[in-house]
Amino acid sequence: MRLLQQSFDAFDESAAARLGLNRTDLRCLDLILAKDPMAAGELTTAAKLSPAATTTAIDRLERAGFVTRSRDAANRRRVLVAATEAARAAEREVYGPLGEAGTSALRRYGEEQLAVIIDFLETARRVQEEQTARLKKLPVRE
Amino acid sequence: MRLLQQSFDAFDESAAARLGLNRTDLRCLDLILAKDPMAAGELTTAAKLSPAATTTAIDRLERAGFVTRSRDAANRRRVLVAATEAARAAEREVYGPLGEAGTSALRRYGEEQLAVIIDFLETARRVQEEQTARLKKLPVRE
DNA sequence: CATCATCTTTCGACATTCGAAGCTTTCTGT
DNA sequence: ACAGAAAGCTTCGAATGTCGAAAGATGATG
Repeated sequence: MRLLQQSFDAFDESAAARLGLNRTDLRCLDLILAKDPMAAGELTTAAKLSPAATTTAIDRLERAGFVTRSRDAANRRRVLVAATEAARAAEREVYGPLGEAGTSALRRYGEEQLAVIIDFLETARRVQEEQTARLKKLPVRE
Repeated sequence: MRLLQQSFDAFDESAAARLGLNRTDLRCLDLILAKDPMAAGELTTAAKLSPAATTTAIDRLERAGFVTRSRDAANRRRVLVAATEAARAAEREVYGPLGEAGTSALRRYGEEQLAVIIDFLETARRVQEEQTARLKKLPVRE
């Protein structure tokens, strides 16, 4: 598990390097691609950043040509952030082959085995979340 | 998979908050606990930080009471970083229950199922690493 | 239509990172 | 032995990213 986590980490880092982004910005871009367009405030919540940090992150993504800003016509206080075609192309380049490799690797398994794997993944996530919740209840040091 | 990764991430963040550390320092502390004592230079390599960043990370861990510095008697250029008892106690508090919960969750599976899970984990890691290697070959943007 | 709430941005301060330079200690060749 | 190079860590200055607070603009409410 630990090793798998480290490999996730290494992948994210390489992906960020490939796109010339830092990891915060890559995370934001992923979130924007998942819900396109997205209001800046939603991104603040989803990325767990301060509003100020979100603004500068969007600035950087905009400068890099991955997103565009526009006022929400329905509520002109809000700013909508939309991914550009360049962002979608980058997503395909980075995640497309990963998805294909994953899919073809899963073909080795039979139906029962896939069920075990899915059950395991769900269980692992549940355990991890329970333990996260436990930590959150403990007092913060300092 | 994506969700599992996010839950890993959330756990690490809570663990760091619990200990009053940032995530870089937590990663360093994990590495030190895994190979205790560890030379500062090894930590630089293992954590993929610059030597300068490593020095300040050790400074912070030392100030927090989690590690101590000492000159290597055999090679007095090197600085050995050792975890304190407080660090080991923190490790037990944070990771102990996670390990137990994980172990007990795995008890639900039979031997064949466990074999499938292990195979899956290894495959996933291999795929992830192959894809990381692919990204590293691409030119860096900008 | 005045006031309060919402949403984003700007501002100043602080933390973390890096590259380069510096210091001490060890190794190498003569 | 000893001069010079190498190894290993730290210090320094600059750049980057983050936050909290305040400000600005728009929308909702009575």
